[in-house]
Amino acid sequence: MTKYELPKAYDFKATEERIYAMWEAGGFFQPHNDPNKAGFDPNVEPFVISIPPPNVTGELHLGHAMFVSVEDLMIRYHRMKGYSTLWLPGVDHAGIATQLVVERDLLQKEKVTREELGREEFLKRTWEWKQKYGGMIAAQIRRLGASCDWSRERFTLDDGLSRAVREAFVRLYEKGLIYRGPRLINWSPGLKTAVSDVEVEYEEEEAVLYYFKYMIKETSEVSKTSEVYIPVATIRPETILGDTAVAVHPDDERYKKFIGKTAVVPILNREIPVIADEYVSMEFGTGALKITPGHDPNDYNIAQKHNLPIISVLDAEAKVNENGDKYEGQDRYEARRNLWADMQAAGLVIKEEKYLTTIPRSQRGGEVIEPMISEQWFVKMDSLAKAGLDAVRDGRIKIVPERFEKVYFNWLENIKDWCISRQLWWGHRIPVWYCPDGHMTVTREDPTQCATCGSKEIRQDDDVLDTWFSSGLWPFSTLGWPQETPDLKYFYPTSYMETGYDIIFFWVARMIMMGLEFTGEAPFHTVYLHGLVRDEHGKKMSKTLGNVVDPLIVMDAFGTDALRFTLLVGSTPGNDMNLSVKRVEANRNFANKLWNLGRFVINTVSSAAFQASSNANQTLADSWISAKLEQLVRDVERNFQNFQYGQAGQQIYDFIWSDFADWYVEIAKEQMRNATTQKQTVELLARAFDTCLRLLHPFTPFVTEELWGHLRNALRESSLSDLCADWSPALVASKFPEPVQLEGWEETKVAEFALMQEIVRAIRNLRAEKNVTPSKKISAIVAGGDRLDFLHEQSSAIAALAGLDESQTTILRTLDEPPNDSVALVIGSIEICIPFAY
RNA sequence: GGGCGCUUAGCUCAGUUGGUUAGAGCGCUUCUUUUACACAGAAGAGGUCAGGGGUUCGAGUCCCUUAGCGCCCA
Repeated sequence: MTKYELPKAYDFKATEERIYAMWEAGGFFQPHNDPNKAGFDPNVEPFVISIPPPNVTGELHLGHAMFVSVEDLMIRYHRMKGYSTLWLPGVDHAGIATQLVVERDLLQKEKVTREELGREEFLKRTWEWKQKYGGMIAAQIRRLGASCDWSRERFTLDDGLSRAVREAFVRLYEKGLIYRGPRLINWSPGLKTAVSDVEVEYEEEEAVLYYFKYMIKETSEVSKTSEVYIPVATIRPETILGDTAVAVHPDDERYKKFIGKTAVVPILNREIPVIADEYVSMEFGTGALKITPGHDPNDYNIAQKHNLPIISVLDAEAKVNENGDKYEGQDRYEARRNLWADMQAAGLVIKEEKYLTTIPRSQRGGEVIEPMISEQWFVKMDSLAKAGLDAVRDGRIKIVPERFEKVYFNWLENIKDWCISRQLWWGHRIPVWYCPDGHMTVTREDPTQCATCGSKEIRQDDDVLDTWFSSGLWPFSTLGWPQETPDLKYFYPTSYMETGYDIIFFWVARMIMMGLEFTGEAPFHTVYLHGLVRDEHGKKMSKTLGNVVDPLIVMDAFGTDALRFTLLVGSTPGNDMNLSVKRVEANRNFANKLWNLGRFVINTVSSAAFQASSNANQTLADSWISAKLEQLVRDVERNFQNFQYGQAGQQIYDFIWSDFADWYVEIAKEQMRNATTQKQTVELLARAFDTCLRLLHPFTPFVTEELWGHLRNALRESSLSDLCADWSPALVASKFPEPVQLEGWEETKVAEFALMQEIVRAIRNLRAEKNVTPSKKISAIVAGGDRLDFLHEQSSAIAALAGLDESQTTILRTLDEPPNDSVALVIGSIEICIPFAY
């Protein structure tokens, strides 16, 4: 019999890559019941997660590490539970992000802009870039141990997914849910594209409130020396150039008299009406409002109501356009300064005041967003949102944690139409063609002529779709939709959608709406939201703060399992977590603890030479560890059902370290010296350790797989080979422990063992207080009272654990008087006297 | 303005149907290299569970309220 020799410390560097390659080569990541293969059984329940596709330009960060850890845990658990499990991976083309990266790269290396290259060449270069770097993020996700089915990997710009996007667009268009039109949209001057409402972030910033005079054009009888004006305040004086009215509250005594008169736009001397609208707050500012419908959403609404003209004064780069007279060509801030100076010279300025207000900024570039009138494509959201609301309200979709349902409802109840066109090149081009007469052709296949007039002179729309439009289709487009593929039929709807709460609106809500619209079914039944990973003091990680923790570096230092376990156990659903590297180190130690526990168990298995099999009764320790382990399995199961993964992990950790390693192993050493209990002890060690590895596998897949392989090999070669007769070829494909019902005996055994632990601790405590060196065996006199039998049974274990000399230990029913120079310990009805003649 | 979360040991955090003496990791004190493990073992110190009020036989947990911090929406 070969004795197993494992290294003293777990060497994750020598393990992880090898194990991952073994899993992948073994096909363990593919669903065991595959609708494309012979022997497919449609009755086997599938479990499916679509990966939140990382950006193709992305580099691994802790957000990825978090979602991979959680999803891989869900996937491995369900796989071990027997579901036909599919975790479908892929990457997102990430329109803006990728285009920016490639543009920057081209500018740096070749000193060319995308405009200089031209659209076709730029796209060619971007595809080349994708071929070169696109696999990087996938490789990094593998490194985290992700058990995705890589044979089904998808990219949002793949032919298949592009067909899905085309189909979705055309269907919505045909249904009248997509329309084009000039609307006030959020314009990003830095990116020179429209962005949607959710891509704008509002931040409180200190600005200046500019007060000035809106002169009223008076009829002749008024003296020219007295000024007649309405005082108005604005944060953005340059928008004065686009004013088309001045509005006051109809009941405002100060300004009532001006309603219906004419005001004069400063410097431009354009004449505009003074109107009345209840929207104006009499208390705020001066109580009068300048109306710039071309550059402010509220003003836009008022203009619609009053049929006011709309004037755009800014161009794509937020420079003043031809409507700005002498300010044409100036940047918006330059124009602000110049116009204000000119107004000052003209005596129109009242004052300037510091003012705290919310400024809209681009989520991507950070520059100030400019509301602008622009011709864009929109999705009508009313009916889609209603369906999305119903699906969560009636429980077809459950959101975990539940409180996010409120956030979801609130957003969908107040949703506005979705601006889906982007003035970018990298993405799905809008499938609309225009002829010279302005007819639109919207078809599933590229047209050769105008559908209305037959003109051959058709031109495709220049814009591309919002990246999130294609992401919204992800759960079904990746499975083959619009085709009725076997995958789509079997694996759709998917099971869980697991992602960060920061993209509920961007992604989750849109997937739900689009899934319902196009497939008639909710794309998943459960949404699980994790929190954001912050630094150890709760600060958001950022490059400028220099507090970014790179998961790759952490994995190099402590191993993948340690990082995964830290992320899983240190967080609760929907709550942000602060990650400390110290904690990862502690969990590296846990992996090592497990390793050494494994070394011990495997050694005992491979070196044990049994006498004839004994049928001794279970010892108290045996019963206790069995009861504790069964309780653990029940607790883990309950916690998994309630999505309390961290709690489950913590319980497994505590069991392994405190119950199994600290107590049972120490007693097992004693039991194995005894021929009658040797075999059952080794068996129990092996069984319990096997259960631990299975329970822990979804959390720390590498070290558990490695140890399990060693355990199985050792068992096979031992006289206990029956134990592993029905084991799978790898832990990843083994069965997860199933909870069993309590049998009734457990409580007593657990209580008795607790009493034994208390006795041992009391003696150890006393030894420490009296500075007795740990190797010194001491004597004791124990008065057991009604616990006499219990003490006789446990005397060996107690002696071994507490460092008593068993031959010098006396157990009596009662003790009349304690010996001289002894210290008495009382534990319940038990009295222990330790003589100290040292 | 509306909504949500957090406040538990020096630090970072668990604690989900209310139930023994409130836990973990790190840090701290003392001891030990005992053949699984010093990435360890043993013993220990450290908490008016943010403040106040209430419900209950019983509250870190449920309700009300105050304060501080953070996030989302408008």
